[in-house]
Amino acid sequence: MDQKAPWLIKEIIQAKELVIELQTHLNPSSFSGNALVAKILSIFENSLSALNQIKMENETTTPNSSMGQSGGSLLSNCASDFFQDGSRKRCRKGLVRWTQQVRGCEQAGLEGPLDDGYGWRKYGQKDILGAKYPRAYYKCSYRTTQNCLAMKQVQRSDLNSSIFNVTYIGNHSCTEISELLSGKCTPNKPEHSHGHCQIYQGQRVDKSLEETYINFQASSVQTANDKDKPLESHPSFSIYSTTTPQPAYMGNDGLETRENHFISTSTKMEIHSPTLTHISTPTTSGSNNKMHEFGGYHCGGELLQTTDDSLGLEELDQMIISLLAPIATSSANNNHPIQGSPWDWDFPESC
DNA sequence: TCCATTTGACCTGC
DNA sequence: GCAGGTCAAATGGA
Repeated sequence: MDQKAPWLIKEIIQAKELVIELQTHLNPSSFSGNALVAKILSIFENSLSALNQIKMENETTTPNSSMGQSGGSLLSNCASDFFQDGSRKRCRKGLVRWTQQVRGCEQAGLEGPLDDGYGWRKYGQKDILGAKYPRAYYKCSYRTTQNCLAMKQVQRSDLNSSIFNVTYIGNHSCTEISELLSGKCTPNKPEHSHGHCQIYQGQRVDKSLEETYINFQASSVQTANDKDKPLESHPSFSIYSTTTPQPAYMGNDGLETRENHFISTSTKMEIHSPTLTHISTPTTSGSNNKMHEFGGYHCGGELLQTTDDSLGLEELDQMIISLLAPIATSSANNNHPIQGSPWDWDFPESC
């Protein structure tokens, strides 16, 4: 695993770039699609941070070893008590924290970019010194019922009022998605009307959601036993992200999340990945930080969302296949969960 | 009546 | 003391 870490980091970074590219082909009005992309990126960030951790541990135990420049340390963690912008803000309760820049509607209030696939409840608003717009504070709607500690802060950019800086704190531990998949969730429920139901419903409800579903419906994976065969198409897959308590980075919360759970029917690939480190990006406007682009708009303006929907479904599928295949193949080659890896690979027999 | 939002007060870290 | 973050009572809409 130690030798494979740099390679895996490189592969994941490449996959991440493909997702970002994929994102540019999504309809900008499809918040659900963009939310899914954001979640995929989040998984990659978690994976990268875990791998970087392994890499760093390896480097500290073997100080003279050269691991190359693949990947690099993209993430900071809570153990350092610092964010990447150098500010000394302690991670709240040691929870994972990252920032996304979301393009919303000029006319919209703070509610503009809210539709990120989760149900949120606003619990406060605060004028921030030097900021033109107030900062809004949200908790997961399932905080009380399911003890989901996920929170987010939304603040409109001073420089561009259509840009929102959204800081997410903590992973979702609520099981709303599972309920959705089992049909317990009713789209008519207010908090679901712009939440998980819209994104994950197996039925194609409307055109904007259709694209999101189709993208993952015909994805393919490669397993150990058939790695020499051409990629086979599977009906669907699911990705689980599991957060386990990590004393070095986590507080006492011991969060366990099951997010990024896409449509799953019969055959599925499950990837369990622990969230190990704190993730953050500077929220300074004009930053060149390319992590967590959301909605296809890069904060610095280099990456612009196109409204071009001409990309074919096959191409979209191929992009997803290409980004997932290395990960699946890596697992398959090991024939068992990667030793010492935070990833827990679980391929059902049907794969 | 219930529930989400608003908003002033309070808490905490620097 | 200040600023950011959170709490909780008040408020309003469905």
